[in-house]
Amino acid sequence: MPELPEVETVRLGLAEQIVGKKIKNIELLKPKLVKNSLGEFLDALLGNSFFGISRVGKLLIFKIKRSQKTGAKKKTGQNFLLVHLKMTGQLIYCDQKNFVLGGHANSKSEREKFAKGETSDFCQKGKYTHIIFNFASGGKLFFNDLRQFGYLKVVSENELLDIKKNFGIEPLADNFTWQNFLQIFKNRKTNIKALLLNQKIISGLGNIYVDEILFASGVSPYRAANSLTEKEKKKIFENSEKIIARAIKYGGTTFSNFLNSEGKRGSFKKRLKVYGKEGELCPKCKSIKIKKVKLAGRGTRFCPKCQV
DNA sequence: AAGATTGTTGCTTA
DNA sequence: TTAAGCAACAATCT
Repeated sequence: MPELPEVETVRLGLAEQIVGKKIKNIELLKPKLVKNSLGEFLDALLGNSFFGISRVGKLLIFKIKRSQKTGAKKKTGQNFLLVHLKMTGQLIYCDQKNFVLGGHANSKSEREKFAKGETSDFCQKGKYTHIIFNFASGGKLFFNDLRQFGYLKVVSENELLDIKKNFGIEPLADNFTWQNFLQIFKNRKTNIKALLLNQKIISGLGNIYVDEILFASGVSPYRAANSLTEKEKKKIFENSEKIIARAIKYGGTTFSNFLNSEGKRGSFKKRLKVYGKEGELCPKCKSIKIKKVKLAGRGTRFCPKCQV
């Protein structure tokens, strides 16, 4: 679920909540979600803090600040913690100021229990909490993931540079220029849906926003990339930035799982035009129903009349 | 109760 | 070389 706007929403939240806080200990309840040796992972993080958080596409990048103590004896070089939320990952922070049902974010029954006053334990890990960062200040950061596709990994500066090479141009980033955008259509005969989903070509878009962008642009997801007119490409270019910026403004889309770092839902779902609207009347032409097909291996919603 | 579900990787096939 | 297609990852929902 988390695409660029959702990951950006988490980034903005965590930047306020955890930057500068010392990591006292880390509970690795599901160690396989850590893609380092556990020693390496803990060694890089324990006792340290984060300078700040950045992002490339849907990947979060935490810059690790070594405390004086470990910095003096450990190998030099900047390390980074990478976190990918994949389909159902969540990063939720909880402390005295932000009481949330930390790990219970996915569980309706637990939320109801809390609503009824049957439990008052806010900062408790939940069924899908796999990693917990405990900060010296008392706050906790929960990494929850129902499907366990997400991961955490500590990398060096050089490893990060290599990883970044795999990301294409990104809406709202400096590299998202009209010139660069035109370039990605050259010699590509794949359909436009698959092209826009390809992170190596454009990073940050996922199934929801690709369907929304193509609908807003009046382009059928079936169209071969190299068959688009300049006018159509221009619309996709502009709508990519417009829709992504708007989705960030509304804190992302919560379709089923997504929660921000405060444990709250994003409100862009109300603004979706086609995703999840199959069978409903097209909001543009109001004459036929939104159709759902399988394309590029994904559920794809579009209006066959408005998107040609 | 089989099939689908937001993301990505890596394998197979063309 | 390149790319398209698909299974796999795990759990839940319809």
